[in-house]
Amino acid sequence: MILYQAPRGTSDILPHDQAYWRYIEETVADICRLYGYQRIDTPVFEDSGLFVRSIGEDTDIVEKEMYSFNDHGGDLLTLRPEGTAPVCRAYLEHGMHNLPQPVRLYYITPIFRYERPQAGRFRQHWQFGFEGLGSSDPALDAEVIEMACVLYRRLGLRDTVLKLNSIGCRNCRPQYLKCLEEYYSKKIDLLCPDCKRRLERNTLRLLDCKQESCMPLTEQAPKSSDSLCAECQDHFDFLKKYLVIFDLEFDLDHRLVRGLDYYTRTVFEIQPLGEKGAQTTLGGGGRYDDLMEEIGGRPTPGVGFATGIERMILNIKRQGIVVPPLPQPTTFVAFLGQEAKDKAVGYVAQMRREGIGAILASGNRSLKAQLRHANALGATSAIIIGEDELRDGMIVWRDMTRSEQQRLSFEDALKRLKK
RNA sequence: GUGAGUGUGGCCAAGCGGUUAAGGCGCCAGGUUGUGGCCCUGGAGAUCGAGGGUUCGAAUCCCUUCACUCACCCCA
Repeated sequence: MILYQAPRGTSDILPHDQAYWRYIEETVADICRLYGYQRIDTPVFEDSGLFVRSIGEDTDIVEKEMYSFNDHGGDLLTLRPEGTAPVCRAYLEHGMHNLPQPVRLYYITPIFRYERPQAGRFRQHWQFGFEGLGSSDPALDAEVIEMACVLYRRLGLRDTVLKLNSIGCRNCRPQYLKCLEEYYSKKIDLLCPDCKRRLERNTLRLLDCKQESCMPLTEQAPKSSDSLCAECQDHFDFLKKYLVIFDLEFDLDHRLVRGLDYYTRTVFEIQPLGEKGAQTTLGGGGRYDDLMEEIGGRPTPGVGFATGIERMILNIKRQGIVVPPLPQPTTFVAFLGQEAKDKAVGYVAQMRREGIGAILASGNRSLKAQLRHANALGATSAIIIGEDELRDGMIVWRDMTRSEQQRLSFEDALKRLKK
């Protein structure tokens, strides 16, 4: 029996899957270049307080999903459970308000949440996300949303839906929450146990309940988008206008509230069409105008988006999208006998010095075995050194795809390989 | 945290109480003297997830435990 395996909810990304990762990383980097977003990398762990304050005490993440620990100095630290707060922390810490605003940043990083794993859900997963910081212009919201949609389109992911909502700001939301509370209090006997608790602690999340019994209630519930203050209404109207200009279709969903407390005004999610189950969200985000203040900075608005890389790959595979293959090793070097092996060792070193990928046969196996190996590796060509070649100062250069070969000097073979 | 399903060599998988636990993929080696991809032959590799119990006898039955998978909650 094997003594150790990857911890629950984590997995190894094996070579045969790397092509998917590179495909996404390259697409992401290209889009970010196109939209002027610059990469930022923040530590894997942060002060626990950063997450507690920004995400919210009464969220699932803070209540039961954080990987927190005391280090040897007694600091309470937490493995990053989401990407936005660290970026905001870095913005404040490095005085980025002195840069031209808005500051556009992106990250690609592992995320840790203690959850029960299932399809498309892990304890460690990767997220790609980007944030526009220092502007409350609804055009920035639109840009972020459009950029997210373009990402999926570029990856080849079709059949996605964009869900959109506005949950107001600290001026208009309290009043809305009061309405909501009143509405649900009257129906308290009909609520599921979870919702009774939500009514006490996190009213907004009542809308999120998927229980059969609560569904009809949420349908009738007051909508946040009907209670927006003038500024929020304006913001939302402009956003929708820009989305139309971008030619983006969106579904207004008054039940969309998101699971993090820091959102204000805009919230959105992108989901694959036709996938059932609740964990299929590809990505989501929104505006968080109070977050910087909450973690001790000057008031700084922001809007962002994050998407799960494993979920993108899951959908890429489901939709049968073919990703570009990783470059294969080019030339395999086979030999017969120790003397030839000595020569081969020198040759591969020289090849690599000149930028030509080379793999030396292992051990002292039969030529048949060596070529079988070359074939299995997908080598496009092979160099063979036997006794005759050693004697004549030549090598055999074999084209593995065409099954043709000829004798050349090593130097001539090098020239060919460089082309 | 709750519910369901599954655990047999690296992977897939038969076997469901009785002698040395099929088969396929993969790996290794051969098929005459220095040559791959197809084919043929052979080989290595399994304390049948772990622990306990029932039995003359268990991979096969029972209990416990662990892991994995899927679903719920919630999220990416």
